[in-house]
Amino acid sequence: MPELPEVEHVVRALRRILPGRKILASQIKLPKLVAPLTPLRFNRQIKGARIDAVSRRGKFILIECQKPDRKGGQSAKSSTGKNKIVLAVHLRMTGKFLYLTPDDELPKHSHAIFYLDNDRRLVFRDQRQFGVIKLIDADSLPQTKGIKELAPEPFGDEFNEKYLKATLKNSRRTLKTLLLDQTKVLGLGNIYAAEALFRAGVNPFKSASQLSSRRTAALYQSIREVLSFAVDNIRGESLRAGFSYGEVFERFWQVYEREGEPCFKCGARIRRKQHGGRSTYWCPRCQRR
DNA sequence: ACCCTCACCTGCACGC
DNA sequence: TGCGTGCAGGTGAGGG
Repeated sequence: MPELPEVEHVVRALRRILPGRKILASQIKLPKLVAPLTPLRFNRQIKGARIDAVSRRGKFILIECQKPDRKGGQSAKSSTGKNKIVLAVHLRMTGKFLYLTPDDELPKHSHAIFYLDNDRRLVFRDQRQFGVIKLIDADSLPQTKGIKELAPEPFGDEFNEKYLKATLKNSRRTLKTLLLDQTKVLGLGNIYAAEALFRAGVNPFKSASQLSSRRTAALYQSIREVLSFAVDNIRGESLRAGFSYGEVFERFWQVYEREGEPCFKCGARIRRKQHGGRSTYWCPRCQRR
């Protein structure tokens, strides 16, 4: 159930194994995973493609591929050519990648299997079936619905204090809700949104437009710090069956899942409240306003 | 344009 | 043991 830092780790892991590999065939066991394509059409498009690179946009994993030409070889065209396609994968809540050896058994909830040219299988596993795999022409990726609306990358120059101030000023929603909106602030999920607000000492239920300039600056810093700390400190889960990525097992949360426990800063009991259908955790003393 | 609620799924922990 | 309830780190459709 990854937020941006976990996705970043998945990307780094895939980057170590996938570039240069060829996808011999795909097997899609859950058709809605690749909708609106059918598994058959999906496989026709991806079959024979060579993986060039793995990158990320927000929480989307982008596996960039070069399609073979009609004779079956790789296209002679360069990477700017029309034959570039991208697998845009969103893990949502429970999506994971596995990299299986021929001896490994296919675990439950393995919905997509990519047969690679080194005898390995790249498997997409997803218990809750919320995950998505889109197959997109590289050229149209920036205009793709779901991607074009995304806010600037949180580690890029465009996401700066000025941007956050303008974004908050325009919203009458609460800070917590706004931080979860990927078209406004990119990369946070329910955990890191709570952690960033705690770190900034700001109340999650405060109206976004009413946050003072000083506190907005603090929140901006906190968002970047929480995300980069997580990127630096989480570790992937290893599995006997090859390996899997997309799971955190080192936890360093200050408020998330700590209802009733003492705040590390002031000792007050951490509170939890349902807000917009999700749990919000905060320290009633450190985050009074 | 914005914002809220619900829906999408499986599985786990909990109380009775 | 079993069954009901609530909960889970994400987002999109559909409605007001």
